[in-house]
Amino acid sequence: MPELPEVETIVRRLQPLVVGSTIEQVEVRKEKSFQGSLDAVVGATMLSVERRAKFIRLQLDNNYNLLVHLKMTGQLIYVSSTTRVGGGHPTADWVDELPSKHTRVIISLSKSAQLFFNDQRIFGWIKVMSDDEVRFIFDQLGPDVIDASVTPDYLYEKLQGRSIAIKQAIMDNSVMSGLGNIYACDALNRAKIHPARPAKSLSKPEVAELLSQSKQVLELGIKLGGATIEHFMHIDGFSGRYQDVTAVYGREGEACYNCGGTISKIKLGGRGTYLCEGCQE
DNA sequence: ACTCTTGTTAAAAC
DNA sequence: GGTTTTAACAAGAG
Repeated sequence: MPELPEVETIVRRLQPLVVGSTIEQVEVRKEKSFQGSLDAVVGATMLSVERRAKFIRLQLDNNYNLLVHLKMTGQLIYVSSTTRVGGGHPTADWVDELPSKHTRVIISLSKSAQLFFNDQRIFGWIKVMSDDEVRFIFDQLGPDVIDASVTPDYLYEKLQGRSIAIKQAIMDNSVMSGLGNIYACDALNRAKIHPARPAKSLSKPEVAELLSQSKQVLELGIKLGGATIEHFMHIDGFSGRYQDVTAVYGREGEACYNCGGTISKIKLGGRGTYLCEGCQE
């Protein structure tokens, strides 16, 4: 499930490969996965690749964009003659022939490169949007967790009057964006805060510590190339490494690194939540 | 056959 | 209006 570090990993690796490339053809294999007119994108050249929250923005040279959201199972795989020949095949087990049965969109680029959008569950999408439409979407979002504008004071104020669980609050994109289930669970454990506590019950120092840990786990996730759990993979099919160092996510029954307690799993807001009852209060 | 999985949003409920 | 809860989306694993 791609969160901020996973999306950032994709963007950083895709950017140098596709900027300057021209979109020659788009094959839509699943209507739901590609929304908007092809007229605005075929023939256009890519100007930049950016991330905002968990969105990927492929900016074109004609005031249009391809906005991509991977949701839970989306993948972007980049293949070109040079990456295939020069880099060899990845060892990851994704190497069923492309396109696979989950390939929903194939974008053919200049220099014989192809960008495959795979998405098992078809929750993800690619939308053709004008610059104004993209700006409108982005303006609705709270700032990225790792953005300098997200300070302890900012977060503390945002949490006042909110009775929802702190875990749900820090995953609320209107508060701040980028944290999903994996990194939210880990940040709360590292900050030793119980995920079910009412958001407004946290003291200012607790908010400061939680925010600090949130930024740290996201930065660590970026450094390790994201977490390959379920479906996430790099654009060349390789895996990230954050899944090997999670604090609590996916570690039910194992020992907490803070206190040695046993990690348990509860349900919060309909979502699986890992925590250590021993040290998270 | 049934439950469980998740990011986001829309709608209903307060 | 703001906040909170619930369901829906889809497909596959167990």
